[in-house]
Amino acid sequence: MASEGFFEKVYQVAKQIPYGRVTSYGAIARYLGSAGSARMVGWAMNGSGKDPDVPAHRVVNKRGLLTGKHHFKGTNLMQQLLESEGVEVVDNQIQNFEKLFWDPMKEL
DNA sequence: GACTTGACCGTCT
DNA sequence: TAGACGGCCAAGT
Repeated sequence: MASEGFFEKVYQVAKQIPYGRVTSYGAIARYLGSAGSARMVGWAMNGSGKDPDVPAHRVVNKRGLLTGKHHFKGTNLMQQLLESEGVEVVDNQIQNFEKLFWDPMKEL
């Protein structure tokens, strides 16, 4: 599986995010061993549209801010999806982000 | 074929 | 303390 591309790895990790949990681009990038390539993770999410199994709405920046909400179908879609999972989102920011934060390095 | 952009993060000044 | 910049990889133009 290590022969898979960076994108595939990102998708795999994103798919591993449990229900009602969120993670950050940097956490994924770091887990992939490419810390600092957080931007790449964002690009990978760009192609997540072709993979509905990739919960891009569960991936936010390190501050718990929905930076990528603009890329979603609706401006509120990302927030609504998170709220639908029990995640409280206020002003594009996840509440209790520390508690809901899911670290792939720890979990995986 | 080369340059610019892109949903970020960490560090330096 | 706050602001600015560089770095990583890949795709699009």
